[in-house]
Amino acid sequence: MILDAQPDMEVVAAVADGAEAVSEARRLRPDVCLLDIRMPKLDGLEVTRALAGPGVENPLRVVIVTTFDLDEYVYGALRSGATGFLLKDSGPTLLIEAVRAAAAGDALVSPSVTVRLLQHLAQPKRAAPPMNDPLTDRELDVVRLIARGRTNQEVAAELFVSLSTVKTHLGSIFAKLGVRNRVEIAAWAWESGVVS
Amino acid sequence: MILDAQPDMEVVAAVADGAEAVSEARRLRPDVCLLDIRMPKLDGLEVTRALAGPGVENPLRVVIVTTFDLDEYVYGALRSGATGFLLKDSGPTLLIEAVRAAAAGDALVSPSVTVRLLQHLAQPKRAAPPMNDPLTDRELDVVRLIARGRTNQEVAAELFVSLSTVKTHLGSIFAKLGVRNRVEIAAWAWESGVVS
DNA sequence: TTCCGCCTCGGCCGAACGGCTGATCCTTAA
DNA sequence: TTAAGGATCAGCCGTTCGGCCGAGGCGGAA
Repeated sequence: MILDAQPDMEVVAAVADGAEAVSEARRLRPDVCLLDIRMPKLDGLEVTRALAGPGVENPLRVVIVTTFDLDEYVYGALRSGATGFLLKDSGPTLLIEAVRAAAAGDALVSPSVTVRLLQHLAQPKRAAPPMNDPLTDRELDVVRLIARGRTNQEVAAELFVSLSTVKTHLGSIFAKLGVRNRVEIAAWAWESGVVS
Repeated sequence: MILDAQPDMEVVAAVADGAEAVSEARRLRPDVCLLDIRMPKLDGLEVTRALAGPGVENPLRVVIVTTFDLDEYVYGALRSGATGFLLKDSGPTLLIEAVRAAAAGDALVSPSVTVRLLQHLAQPKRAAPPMNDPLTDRELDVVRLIARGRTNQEVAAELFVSLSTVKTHLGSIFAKLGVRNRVEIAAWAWESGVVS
């Protein structure tokens, strides 16, 4: 009703489950599809992947409208190819704007969801525990090479030091980061943004 | 004018440059600040950092309103602590919604900007070479644990298999990914999004 | 000047890693 | 039925890793 009341919009179909959503969407090829996450037969994410996922030749614009704002749904939906994610408490204004944006090839996400996305994007660079003891520059050199899969011997060659020196640095890094092996160093490096 | 016309909004100040924006915002402490990127004396990003950046004790809600939609501005603004990013072609509806969202602690970003953000978020998952030979489910289990720093012995325990089995899987993974050691497996896992 | 932190190096040793060969069991496809 | 691939396991072997000890040089701070 809300959408049909808009002069530039027309609801061409309404379906009962995910399987029907896929078939009708493929038949009618609407400008925008509104999908719920929870649907019988086919999950909203699976429908999204079928209509707009990676590898689809003529992807449709999909806006997810749901009451579930769990992070896993949000990331799953946006990774599946959705061009919008609305919570049902968003009000009619945002619903209309989201459809208009999707039709234009843009994307509108609920503000309460966006704020969480931005938090993930704003600070992807911090050590999990505050790290009382920061790494020295030289130790960071070693960390970066270790994180790229170099052996100790290769690190030594690239830094022009001996194997013993590399192992000494590694010992300090283990102690400072509180980890037990080089793979955990690599994981820390990726999480904290030391390597990209 | 647009905002003052809203019954639940009031414009308490309007300033001419960034320095004035900081001082007035600190004096009046409005619920929401609207900032342009290009301002005399102080950049909009610098103002944002001063009012809402990391380390500020009582951060204000800052919405950037600008005509410049360059990616560097967007990421800079959102990393500086902005809770909204609007392009001036967004229309009054989104402006009002953005202010309302910011006041509620949420964040609204222009659809044309959001779609670019989602593209960055949607596809941090592809192997550099197309990978002619995909990993099996079981091998992915091993990859995920290896990437978190588990030893072969621990992987075996967590997957309820023997150490030999883990080493066999590892051999297959080495061959399929074309890597030489477990740290390169971890690096591949982080780059391709297998682990987060 | 003395101290402290950082970087450098060597040797020893047990544990973990990675390569290799070969084997069984199961499911699916030809 | 046979073939093929995935998952499981065993043993052997050389290399690498990581812990531990000690040591020297060098720069800045007390």
